[in-house]
Amino acid sequence: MSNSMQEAGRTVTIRDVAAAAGVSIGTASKALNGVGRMRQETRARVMAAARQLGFRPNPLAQGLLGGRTYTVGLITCDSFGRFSIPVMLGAEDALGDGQISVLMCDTRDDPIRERHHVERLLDRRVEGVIVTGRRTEPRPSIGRDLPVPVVYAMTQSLDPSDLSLIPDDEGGGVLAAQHLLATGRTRIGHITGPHGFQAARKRAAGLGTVLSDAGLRVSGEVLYGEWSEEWGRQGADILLRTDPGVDAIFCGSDQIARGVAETLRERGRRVPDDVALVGFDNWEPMALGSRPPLTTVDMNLNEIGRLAARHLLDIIAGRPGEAGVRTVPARLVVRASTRHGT
Amino acid sequence: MSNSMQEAGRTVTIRDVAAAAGVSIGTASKALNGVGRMRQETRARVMAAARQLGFRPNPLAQGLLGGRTYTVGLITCDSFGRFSIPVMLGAEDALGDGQISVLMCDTRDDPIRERHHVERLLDRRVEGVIVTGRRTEPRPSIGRDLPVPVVYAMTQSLDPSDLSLIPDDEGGGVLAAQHLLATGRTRIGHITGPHGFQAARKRAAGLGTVLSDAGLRVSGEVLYGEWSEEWGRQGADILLRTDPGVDAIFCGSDQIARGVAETLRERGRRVPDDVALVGFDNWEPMALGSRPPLTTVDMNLNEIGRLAARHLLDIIAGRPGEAGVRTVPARLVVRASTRHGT
DNA sequence: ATGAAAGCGCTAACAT
DNA sequence: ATGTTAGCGCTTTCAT
Repeated sequence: MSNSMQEAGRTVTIRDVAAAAGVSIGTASKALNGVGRMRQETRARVMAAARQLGFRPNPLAQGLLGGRTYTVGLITCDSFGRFSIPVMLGAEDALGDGQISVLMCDTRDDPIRERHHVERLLDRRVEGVIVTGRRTEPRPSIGRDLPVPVVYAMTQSLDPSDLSLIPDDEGGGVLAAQHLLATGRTRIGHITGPHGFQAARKRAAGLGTVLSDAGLRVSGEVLYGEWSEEWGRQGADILLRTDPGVDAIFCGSDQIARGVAETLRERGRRVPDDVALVGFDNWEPMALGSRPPLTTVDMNLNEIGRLAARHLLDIIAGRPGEAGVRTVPARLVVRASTRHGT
Repeated sequence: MSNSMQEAGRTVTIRDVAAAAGVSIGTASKALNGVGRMRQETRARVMAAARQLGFRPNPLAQGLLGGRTYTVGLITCDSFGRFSIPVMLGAEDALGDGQISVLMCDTRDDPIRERHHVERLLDRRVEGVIVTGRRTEPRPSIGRDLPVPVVYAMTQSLDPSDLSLIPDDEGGGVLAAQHLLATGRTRIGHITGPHGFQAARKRAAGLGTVLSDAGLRVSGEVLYGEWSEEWGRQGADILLRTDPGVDAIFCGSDQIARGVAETLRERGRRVPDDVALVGFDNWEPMALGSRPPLTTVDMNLNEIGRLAARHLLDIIAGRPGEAGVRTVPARLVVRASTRHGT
């Protein structure tokens, strides 16, 4: 197997390849990299020797010379949580295609650790950094004058000269609202997370805009609370008391929606017949485990990660785009909680 | 800020430091690394210059020379799923302490991609590899004659000469069973995942052992099904029909337990008063969102990751342990589903 | 106590 | 068409 998988033991260098092929080390290099002129036969001989010996160029040496490391850092403040994971996945995907490897680290939301990791990444000469977060709330920049570009994904930097990619929460609210209107609902309530969260306010704003354009308003008031099932259960009771005729509820998260679904069932309201339900996140274990399965807004986190990676690669390649906070469209996933007969 | 954060612009080399300190490059190196003999004053002068200039040794150069990269690869087959994440976190934690950086990649369960990533990691001269998985089911080794050590975490290699760290599923079953017996339950049912899963069988075995030691047996039969809430709901109905007097149910996952909890409530059984409930995984969004919150078995995935990392570091450092499949103890987390008054 | 020089593995000028 | 050489940034003998 020595032809494709490096074996234990001494490392094969280009020197060995050159010797085996009976050429100089420089010629071997050129042959392997497909540059320079040389006889076809020579090139083939070198390639054969390299394959034969299981030669793998040492990236440290290459990097040392070329100044490139083909490595980027990925910093997560989410302890690899639910939100940053799809983002990382998308990023890893896009970077992998570009032959870039990913150095991963987790800050546990600790600025000290974060600083430490940034330093270490720079030590390692990463060519760029992606920062992901648990929420999209603005956060301090990881550093103004870093020698490499930085892109924020699923979190945003307070520094407007940084590029941040976040989901389109408002657009998600719009999608949910339009869908509910399209299915004939008019008394639409909204139960969501803490008012302190920009994401919660924006989702509510999206809903509000669509409703006022239709000459409607949110049934009751927007109910801000927590990102929990328990709050969903409570909120549903509050809403049913405020407006017993409510025929749809848009929730700020799938967890909240699940709590709402439970209360509705216990209060004898059928979903979706009596009350339609839309969640947010498309967190499948929650959305699918719910009865009925939830129609929900998917933030396209994979796409955010992919875009972040691509932007980073662009900047590294010297094609800087505009900085600032950029928003990635969301997508509605329709399931039984708004649709009969499924 | 040039003293602690590298600035944009040309990189500071040891050459610059040496020049600034008025010493030779070799002396500067020795001073910075605290080796060799030299006047205290000289050493101090070099250090000062280095700090002043914001010097950071280039790890590529160091690695090239020393043959070490201080890097390990982390391969996940779980798309960073629920199980591998805590493992990765633990690993990253342990490795970070050892000044080792982590190159991360995801295989999406695709052997081609996996192979590809392994090659790339070897190209980059990682000093070791950790493989994590979505389940603990045995899987093919990532390669017999790799030039670096490999440790499997939360997955196991079919090759017994590999070291694999997996949770103690059987022990988890024992913990659950003992807890239920200790709280006075005697008619204990078990609803779990597919019989095809070793994990499911082992958890059931743990339960079975404790019960037979107590002169009891599983109420009804062990109900194998799927890892879903829906199956939990179904299974609960089956069990209630088989043994209406069941006073406790141990579930193979928190999702199943959640489904069970719902059905029990709908059938008018109080949890834990009439039926105690124990889940598995300690997947907090599920376990805490359930009504009541679930007592459950925590597999200590963080610890598995940490141990995997430590073992890997040991092997890298030339202290190889024994190979084979090793098991990490689980831990019971008691919540309201088995305990009154919470 | 300090400096000079060799070399890690590789690439890219420059010679031949 | 091929070989020789000079580094990339650093550590480590070996001289001084």
